[in-house]
Amino acid sequence: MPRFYVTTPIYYVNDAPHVGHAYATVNADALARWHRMLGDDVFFLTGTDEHGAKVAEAAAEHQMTPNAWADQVVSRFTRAWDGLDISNDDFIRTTEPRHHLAVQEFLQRIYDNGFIELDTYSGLYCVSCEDYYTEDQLVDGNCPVHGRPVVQMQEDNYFFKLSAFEDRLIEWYESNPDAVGPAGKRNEALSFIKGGLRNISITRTSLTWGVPVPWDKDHVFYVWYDALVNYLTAIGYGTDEERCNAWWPAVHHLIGKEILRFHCVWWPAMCMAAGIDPPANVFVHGWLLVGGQKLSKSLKLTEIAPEVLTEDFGVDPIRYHLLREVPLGSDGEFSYEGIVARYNADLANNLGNLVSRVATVVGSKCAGIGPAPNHQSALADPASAALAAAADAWGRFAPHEALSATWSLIGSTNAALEAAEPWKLEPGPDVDAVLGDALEALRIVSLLITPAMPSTAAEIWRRIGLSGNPADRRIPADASWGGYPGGLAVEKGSPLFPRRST
RNA sequence: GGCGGCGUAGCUCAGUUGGUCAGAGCACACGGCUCAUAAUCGUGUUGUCGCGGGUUCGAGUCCCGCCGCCGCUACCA
Repeated sequence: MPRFYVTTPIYYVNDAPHVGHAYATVNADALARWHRMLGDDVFFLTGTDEHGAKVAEAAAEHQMTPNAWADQVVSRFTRAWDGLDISNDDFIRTTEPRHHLAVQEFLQRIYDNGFIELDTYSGLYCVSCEDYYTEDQLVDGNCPVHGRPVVQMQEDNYFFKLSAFEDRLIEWYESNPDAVGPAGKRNEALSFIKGGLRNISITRTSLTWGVPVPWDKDHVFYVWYDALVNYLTAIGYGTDEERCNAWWPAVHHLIGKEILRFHCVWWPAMCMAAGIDPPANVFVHGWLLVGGQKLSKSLKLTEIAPEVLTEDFGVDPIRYHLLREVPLGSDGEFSYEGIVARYNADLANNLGNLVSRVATVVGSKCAGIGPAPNHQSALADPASAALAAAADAWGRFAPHEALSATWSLIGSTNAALEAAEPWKLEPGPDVDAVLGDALEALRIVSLLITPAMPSTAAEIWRRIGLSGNPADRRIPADASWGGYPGGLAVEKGSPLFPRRST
């Protein structure tokens, strides 16, 4: 059985979940759901990153222990994901014992392999970023991202000998052209590597809120270096070799472009240093922009909490919008107006209305019993084309194309109804043929939208009289033309997506 | 500064290796229909494909220059 291991970044707990987090997580979720329908053995991982100075500082400000602070923020993430129907198979927290064990095992191995050495580091540090800056990067002497003062830091650190992996990384990139996508991001990473790599500091003595360095009690690992290892922790690295080997390295890391360097340079090198293969695939998504600016708390644009949107529009419409509006890999505008426009056009007018009109005519012309489809239907080709295009698109991490292809079938079905005008015909074989085809198209549409809108898909499935859940069907076998049996009671129901006026 | 990318209808964008490539969706207009959530179906308008040269029988599609916009440029983590 093919395996599909997909990860989101683990989210830093100093920030409440917002649309940017939801974007990455919903995309990973839809991919996971698609692959489950393909029959793959799927492992979908998300979680939280809980170490580092920023968390310790935030906890202190609230007179809480870092652990208690993290617990509180983590619960907001888990609730947010429940609220978005996220189907993750595991939720990892970097403060868990299993993660400490994996990190220590992983980095001890790198140390033993001779790729970690002690050195002195000094630099200008922004606590908010968990990052160092050079003087010319500063804006008015402050952090360019947060606008906050930076601190001069100097300490003895252990350094990872990243420079030793320059050639191996280049070779890896050149022999694995699909390892990082989209191509533009791959080139960005590769050119960065070709520009020369320097060793990187991976431990801290200035704080204790982190994973202890096993060979030196005075140090904890720098937050980024423990965070990346989560992808291995969750599949049993260091404790369950068989399981780990089953899932690694065939992983798909879905990440945002702001953490490209960590995932496309540091992480593969760390894996090499530890003696394991680098991740098979890193897919880099873009940013959702509000008024052209990144969603970021310091820019005060994170007031867009996922739950506010789902309460307003519903869970599936928001999932749909996140998947459909912007090609994964590109930046895109995210706006209320944009959501309303797409909601009305795609969900209310096209899909929702199609379900309504079909159910109504089945009610009036077929006594509410759905007829079987015609095997020679003119909709058979559009249906198989939509299936093929969707499958291809999901395989390329292009949910927006998969959904676009699915909507072309919805359009063909609306047009077919218009051409046949079954509402004008007397009940009989002609009417049955038209409506059977429409019901079959809706059945296939239900399957194709399941990764994006699982609840809606199940509801359409139910309304047209089918039992079970479309998520349990198999693609492509169950999505080929002719699967609707006919003779099932079709329910009218209320509008799936009431049209929005604003 | 260096490297990379982008600039195509009002909006968002598709446009492989040069020859129906001037397109799609939305918006808009007109027409049809009235089963449906004033939904749907059909037809259509708008573009000097950033600007200027060049290569070619022929260039959004290749080359040069220019203008505008954007990304990356860790650093002795």
